[in-house]
Amino acid sequence: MLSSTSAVPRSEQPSAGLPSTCHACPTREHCLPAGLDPAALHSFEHTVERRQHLKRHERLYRYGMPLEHLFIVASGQIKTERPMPDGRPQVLGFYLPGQLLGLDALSSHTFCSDAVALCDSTVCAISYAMLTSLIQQRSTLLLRFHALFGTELARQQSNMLLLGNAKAPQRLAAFLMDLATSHHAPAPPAPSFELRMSRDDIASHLGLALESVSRQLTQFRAAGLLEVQNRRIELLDADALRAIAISS
Amino acid sequence: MLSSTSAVPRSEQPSAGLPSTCHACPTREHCLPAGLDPAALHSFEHTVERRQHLKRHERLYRYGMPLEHLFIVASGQIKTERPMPDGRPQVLGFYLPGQLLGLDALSSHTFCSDAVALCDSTVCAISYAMLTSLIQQRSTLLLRFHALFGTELARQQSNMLLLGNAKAPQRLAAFLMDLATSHHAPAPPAPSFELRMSRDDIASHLGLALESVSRQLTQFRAAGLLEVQNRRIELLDADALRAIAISS
DNA sequence: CGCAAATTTGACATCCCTCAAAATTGGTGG
DNA sequence: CCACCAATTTTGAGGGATGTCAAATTTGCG
Repeated sequence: MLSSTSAVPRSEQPSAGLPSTCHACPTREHCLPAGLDPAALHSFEHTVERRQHLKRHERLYRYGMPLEHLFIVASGQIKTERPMPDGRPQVLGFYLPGQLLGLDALSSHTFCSDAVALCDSTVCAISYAMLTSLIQQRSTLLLRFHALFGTELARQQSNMLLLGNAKAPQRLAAFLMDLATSHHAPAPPAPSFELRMSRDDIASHLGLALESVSRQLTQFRAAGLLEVQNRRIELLDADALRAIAISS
Repeated sequence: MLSSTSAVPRSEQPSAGLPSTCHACPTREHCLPAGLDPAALHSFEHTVERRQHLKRHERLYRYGMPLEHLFIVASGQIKTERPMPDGRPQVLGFYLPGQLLGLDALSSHTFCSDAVALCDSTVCAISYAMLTSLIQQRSTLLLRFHALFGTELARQQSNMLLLGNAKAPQRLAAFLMDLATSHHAPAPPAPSFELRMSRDDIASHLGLALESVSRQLTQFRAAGLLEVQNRRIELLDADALRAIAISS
């Protein structure tokens, strides 16, 4: 396997190992407990066993580990990747604050991927056992859970469509627009953001060679669509990029 | 990719759309209600509002339709596809008896794909409202539901890996082996089966041109790995195909 | 400041898609 | 039962997009 850092996350930086305050959480309205009434929210907070801090490149879970918790990104950014026989892991997806992590463990009750922090991050660890028992009592929570589930499925479907159909320019444009819109909201006027992942990660996720990603960025810049300075992206013509992304 | 759970014949034509008899269903042990005790199974049967027959090429649901039922394939075979702006739909997946259909509607409560019968088929229509309410009372059912959900996610992840990494021979080999194992019971001795989908469907699903699929089949035949007679496939060297499928 | 990692750029090879046409299959009606 | 037509599948030739290999450049970090 890979270099052996201890399998399980071991950096529960205690600062907030406390009763997880969903109330104060900035992502609350986009998170699993969105829409719960105060009583239900209070119950839900008990399923959050801890808040957990991850340093950059730290692993939250690994392929094959038993499912005990699901995770929600509270801050930072996480990638999931599948270790492949040739040693080169394939990136499956990127997760931003509010998104639910670990659903691929639901069938076998072991994780089917590794989760790695792209930058210093925080996650809420939710006991799956407690969650299921709470779901039995709160229909709102059941629906929320299924909604997130469906969202995850939809994301993967979109990815399949991209990988199956699209050429390199479309893939990258779609990726960037995705990131720009979901990457919380400096709104339309200031379309500028920082890529937290490497060119290699992007390439793997898009089914391209990293050189192709680099070249494509260069071309976008040459065409005046964006400005790129290492990992900082500034969108100059979001409409054009969007058009490229959806062009068949 | 077709993976996991169904090793079931697919030739029964249930008589009529009557009170859904899960007891007698050949796919019962691989289906959503697997593992339920008799009382729970009885309750579950109430969520099956009807059995529904589909003729070849008939549509079960369409993109944008509101979610009212989830569906389980009882016999036959179904494909899901996303209508694309250029008019050419992209195939998302194939569904065999016992598999759950419609999960991509969970987030928006409208279907994100079309479902089309590849041959005359039967499905059980399950009221989503009744299912959610029953789930609140039966923890076994909740776990089963999430397990199927996880299976679906895993299938899509496998597909992403295939589309992102693999060359044409690997894609097709993986597809065929998947079909061979999940298709029906004859097991290793009789590796012969009928493709229910067109070359075009396969190509779309694998992110290839249909000509490439055809050519690749020809090459496999030339190499003595299989015999192909129109849509009938006979595996001559399953081990070799499996090796190709997993070769990086 | 200096080294290792990440990114960019260039040249070339190759896989696969596109276009085109022939061959086969399946279905329909005479 | 056979003829005929449309749809599907196979086969061929050629070109384009992208992967691979290699090297230069920049960035990050100690």
